Amino acid sequence: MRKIILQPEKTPFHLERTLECGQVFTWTRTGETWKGMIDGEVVTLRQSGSVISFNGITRKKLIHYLNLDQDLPGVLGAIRLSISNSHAGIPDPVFEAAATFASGLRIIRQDPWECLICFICSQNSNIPAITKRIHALCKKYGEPGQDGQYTFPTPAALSRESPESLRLCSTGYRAEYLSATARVILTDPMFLPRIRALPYSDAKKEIMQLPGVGPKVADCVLLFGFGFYEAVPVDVWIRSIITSRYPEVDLCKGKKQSCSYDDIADWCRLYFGLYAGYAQQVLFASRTCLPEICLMEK
DNA sequence: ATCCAGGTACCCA
DNA sequence: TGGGTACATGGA
Repeated sequence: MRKIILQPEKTPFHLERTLECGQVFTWTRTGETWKGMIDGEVVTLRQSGSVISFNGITRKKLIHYLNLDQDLPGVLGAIRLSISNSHAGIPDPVFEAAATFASGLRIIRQDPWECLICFICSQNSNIPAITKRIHALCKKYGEPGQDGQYTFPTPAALSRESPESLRLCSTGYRAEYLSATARVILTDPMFLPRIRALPYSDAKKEIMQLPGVGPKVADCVLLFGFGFYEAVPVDVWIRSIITSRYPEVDLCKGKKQSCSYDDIADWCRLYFGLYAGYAQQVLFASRTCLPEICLMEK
């Protein structure tokens, strides 16, 4: 195994939190070892303290995939500064508790196509079920590689399958979305590459044209697949955390009752700043461990 | 057994 | 524009 030695102060990183925080579903864990594929190659990863052991990929590609070249302390500093600016200099105990709990979590750089398919599969499911579903799709429609790993199914592979066939991977009603979205991407191979060059709101509008992609899936793909840090995916957990832990905020801007997706996402961008997407993921990763957050009000 | 989950499309006022 | 509902499936 090759090694990367991290400097914890400068390059905080936690492999388990990074791969198991709900941003990616393609990795398989065995004890302290994770196996998966990056860029078509079978990769093995392990972490012991400040040492990452790896093989199957170049150091450079791994650093890029794990986003180890991002200045994470700088990102956290920017979030804290934004909080401080919109909060009269008062530190935020909710965010600080989450940041401690999720320390070393990084938003990785996923392949946009894989990310898109995974988050179409994610809707209205829990993380264990999503993971199982994705692995079933890879096994059935991907190419077998070494070590029992399968490549992620290509747009062509998913396009030639009927929705009925896709349903066998317990994708349920999402099978139609997968099939239709795969056809769009196959027909227009520049659809996803074009997204990268757009400003966030245009990129979101574009990607929401795809069947099965609403605001939440769009934001996940933009954040995890394209690195748009303004993207704030709002699911039931984030909604609950924001509305229950920041009750003083007038999220709904005087509207009737429950605030909209954009009310919550816009407030997060205002409050957490340019890296609101990262703040969101830190809160999501801490959803069951910040006491009282899990008491979902109904 | 019941409820819920990294939601979306569609319909209707 | 905004609110209600069907949708398939499996985990807790």
